[in-house]
Amino acid sequence: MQDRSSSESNDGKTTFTMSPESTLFPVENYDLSSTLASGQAFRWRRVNDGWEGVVRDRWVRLTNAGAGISATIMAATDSGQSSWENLKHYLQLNADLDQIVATFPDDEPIRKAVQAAPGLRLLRQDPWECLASFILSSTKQIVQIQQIVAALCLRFGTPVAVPPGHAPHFAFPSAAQLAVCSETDLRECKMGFRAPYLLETARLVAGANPSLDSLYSLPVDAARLELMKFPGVGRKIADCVLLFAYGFQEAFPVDVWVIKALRDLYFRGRKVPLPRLQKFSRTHFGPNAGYAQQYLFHYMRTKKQKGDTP
DNA sequence: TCAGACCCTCACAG
DNA sequence: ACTGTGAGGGTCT
Repeated sequence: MQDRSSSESNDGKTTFTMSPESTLFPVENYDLSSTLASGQAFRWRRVNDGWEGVVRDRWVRLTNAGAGISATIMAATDSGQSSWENLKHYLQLNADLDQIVATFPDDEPIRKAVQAAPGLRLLRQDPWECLASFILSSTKQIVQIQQIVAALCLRFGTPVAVPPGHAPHFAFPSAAQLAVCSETDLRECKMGFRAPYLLETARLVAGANPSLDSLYSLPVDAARLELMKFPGVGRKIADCVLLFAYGFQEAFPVDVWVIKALRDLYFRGRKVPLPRLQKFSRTHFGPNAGYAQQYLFHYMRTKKQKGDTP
């Protein structure tokens, strides 16, 4: 005898009616292009004059409108409201950018970096997606990270509803979904030597060992130590997750671009040991150092594209 | 503290 | 067109 009493309801998946809903967020000084394409998140694609991606389990389209940000999501009839709240939180629409920038040191480099990308914001991402994405980021170009993440979502993520005529989209695969994969499965997403790191981390997270939610309530240094226990997660990736997912705005990820920015702009191009740079970043940039880091990162990258002057 | 290894892909020479 | 070469939001040993 088979017990099928609880499994007859359409594969256990409850289906809601999904339909696109739009709204206008009245927000000033929010530049979607520099924010969504600045290497903090890897799932946004420019489509025509807007940006399309997936936040949690929702397809989202965003465009900069005159009076703010125009947003369209696929909303379920019963939970549309919480989806909008999720999106607002993800975009950090309540952050007061002027106030944040006002806490930066009053020096020439950071002024120029802010001027180069006014309206660049920090997102507040899901910890697991952020952690997994940055494990995949080591010694990879941003374009390649996007490709790996896209392959991972396509292969292991749950499909999400999209408006008629749109290409399929997928949620970022959960830790549990990846934990049951083999290393070979993951390597087929072209992540190379990062595969065992991601797999082991997925298993630890799926087993809540530790639970990623528990890090919200820790001091930043303790949370960083927890993150660095995951294989493939060193200081830099831990700082990315602290900043982009947990909202520790003093976290200051130091990567090759930021090293170059600090050396060129603050140390006259001299070679400075990494620990010294980290100490400098902690003391110099203030309580929102992470925002400053993102401006410097974006500044160095876009400056290079416009023509190198060594 | 310091190399070297680690997978793989893309851009760019030649 | 084809092949060679270097480097890319690091981490581990």
